[in-house]
Amino acid sequence: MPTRTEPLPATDRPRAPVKITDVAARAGVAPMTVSRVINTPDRVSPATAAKVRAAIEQLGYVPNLIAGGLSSRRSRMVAAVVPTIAHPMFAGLIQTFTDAMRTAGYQVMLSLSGYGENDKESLLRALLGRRPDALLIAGAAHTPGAFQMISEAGIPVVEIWDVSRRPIDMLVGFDHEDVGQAVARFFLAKGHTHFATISADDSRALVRNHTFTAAVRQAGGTMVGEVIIPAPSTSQAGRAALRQMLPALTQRTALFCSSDVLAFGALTEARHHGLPIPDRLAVCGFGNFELSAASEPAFTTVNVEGAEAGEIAASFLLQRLTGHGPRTDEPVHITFRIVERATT
Amino acid sequence: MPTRTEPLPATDRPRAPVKITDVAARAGVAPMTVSRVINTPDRVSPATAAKVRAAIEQLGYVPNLIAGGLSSRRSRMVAAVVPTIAHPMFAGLIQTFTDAMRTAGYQVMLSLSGYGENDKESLLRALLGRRPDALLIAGAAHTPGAFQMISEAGIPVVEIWDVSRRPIDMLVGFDHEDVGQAVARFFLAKGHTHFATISADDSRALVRNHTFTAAVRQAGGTMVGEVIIPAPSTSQAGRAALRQMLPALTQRTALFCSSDVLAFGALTEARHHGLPIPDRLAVCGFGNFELSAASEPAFTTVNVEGAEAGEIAASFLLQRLTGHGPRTDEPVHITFRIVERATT
DNA sequence: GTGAAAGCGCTAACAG
DNA sequence: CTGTTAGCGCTTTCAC
Repeated sequence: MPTRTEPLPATDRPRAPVKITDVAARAGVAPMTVSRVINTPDRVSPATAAKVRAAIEQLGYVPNLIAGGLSSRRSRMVAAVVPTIAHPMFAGLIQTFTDAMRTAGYQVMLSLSGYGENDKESLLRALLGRRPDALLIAGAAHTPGAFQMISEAGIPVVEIWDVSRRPIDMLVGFDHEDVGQAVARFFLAKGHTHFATISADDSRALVRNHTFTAAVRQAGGTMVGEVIIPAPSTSQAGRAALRQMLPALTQRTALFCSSDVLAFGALTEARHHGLPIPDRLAVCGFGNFELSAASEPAFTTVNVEGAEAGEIAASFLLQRLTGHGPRTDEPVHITFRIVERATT
Repeated sequence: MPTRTEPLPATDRPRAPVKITDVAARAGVAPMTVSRVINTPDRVSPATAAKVRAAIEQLGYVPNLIAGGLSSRRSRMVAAVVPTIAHPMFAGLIQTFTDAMRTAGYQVMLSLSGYGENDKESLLRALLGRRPDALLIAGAAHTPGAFQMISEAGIPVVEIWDVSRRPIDMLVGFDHEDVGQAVARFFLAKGHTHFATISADDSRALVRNHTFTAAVRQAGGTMVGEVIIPAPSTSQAGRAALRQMLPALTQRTALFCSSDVLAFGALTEARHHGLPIPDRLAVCGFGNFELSAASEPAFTTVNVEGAEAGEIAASFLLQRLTGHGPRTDEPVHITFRIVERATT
């Protein structure tokens, strides 16, 4: 047991790691029998199994799954690519995906692609070189080269997030247009007639924004303000945006912000000016970040379940991997829901 | 190119994956030469290398690192165990760790242990069975069995978080006592004489809390309130706690909360009662969550850099792995810093 | 600078 | 139910 003053040796492993032949010798059986005890216990007599298990225990044998994978051509590893795990959506996605896959005996190799499209191919090469049995890829579009590499790997693939593109294989999508429409319907159902938006200028936020404004206009609503701010969203930008549209807020107005952070800033500014919430200004954000529930008043927002996406993705892949369950060729949409709180 | 209506075949890989012998045949060299072009290009003549690279390109060869790892006994994978990635500190840790290791050619296998100590050994078995070259393990204490498994794996290990225990190998620690003392010093330096705390009842929060109160008392300060709430922290609990201690807040008081969420709730309640911030009540949180910067007023808090820990852990492991750089036998403490904002 | 032989530790496939 | 044989696709080692 190494201590601070006697650290583990650097490169050389201490004792030779115990392998299947060691266990076999100890138990007085063939290596193949040991393998069976581990992988298909029902095909081994209980007595033999017991002997083998005892040997495994005594020797502290940990099977080398790398060798097993090479032989069986199934690595029991899956690769996951997400832009970042700093965003709660992706963190939730990875969390549930990793859990679900691990339960099924698969280890997840995590890769963070960032939002830039710099070296996605080398990232994929590093991943596919480990011969994962399946691939989860979220967020960004693929270069043609990346697309080809993935296709040629010949493994089940789940893509997450963009419903717009044609999927490589399976797709768990999220429809930003649906969100815009749903929020519009939500406000309209509450009898609102005047609307405003604050949106970051990233493509997805803009889609939500445009669909929202189109929907309320189509329903005869009036847009009294529409501010676009450069990404990323900050609460300061939200404050500034609300200040800017303040003169136009002469009537009871429903405001849709493309991010909770913007909504938070807008609410802060509204309070600063004594605008009653939600009677004069109703606010809905997007993201369901921690701050939307913790803030006072807690505000209404759109929740996208990364966790749900991770679960669906895992079940899709496991179906393919095990051959069980229904085939899933149709893209599935992640559900979202409007979490109604005190600001609407 | 499969489409939604012609999905990829489920189990059978389309064409046989190209392997090193295919490339060798195509380039008219031995497999070993192809291997050298990939791994030690300087030991191959430029002309040969060019031929080989052309063949690799044409065939779309992606080397099977699993096979290579079995042969070379270096998997170029590292295992990482964290309780969760839902917490920003662990998300930051994993983010930078994964990035740094990938840059060095290592793939990270991520495992989430949860906070319960349920099946840590089976989790470790799954991980160590893949023969990682190194291990990062954060958060929770280890059972004796887990400890032994790790030791016997004979790989470099970095543990993160608990400085209290004797490390298995290398340690990147974080000292909760230091935090309590630092916050106490911070308030004392500002001339505070009256203090209060709101703390969740988890062991780490309590350590911070106790050290804080001990330090201010030793400096002659007066504790006017000390509320312990059951974990997990919520802003509602923070509000309630502040309400409870309100009668005791007859003087200018400095409040240390064990979490930003509690601090947020306390501030909300303080505003509700018209308590001037920071003149009557100064507040410091812990965690530097998104809401601490976004809230109005933005509040002072303690920031623990998970990102920094991830970087240090990666550099420790890479030093061992490559044999370069100074040996790191001494535990290193993650720095934290008090982020001063508008509430102090 | 290049190649041939011999495994890495395990499991598929086939016998018995 | 158990054992034997023959690889999985690469790299190590040693020749040339």
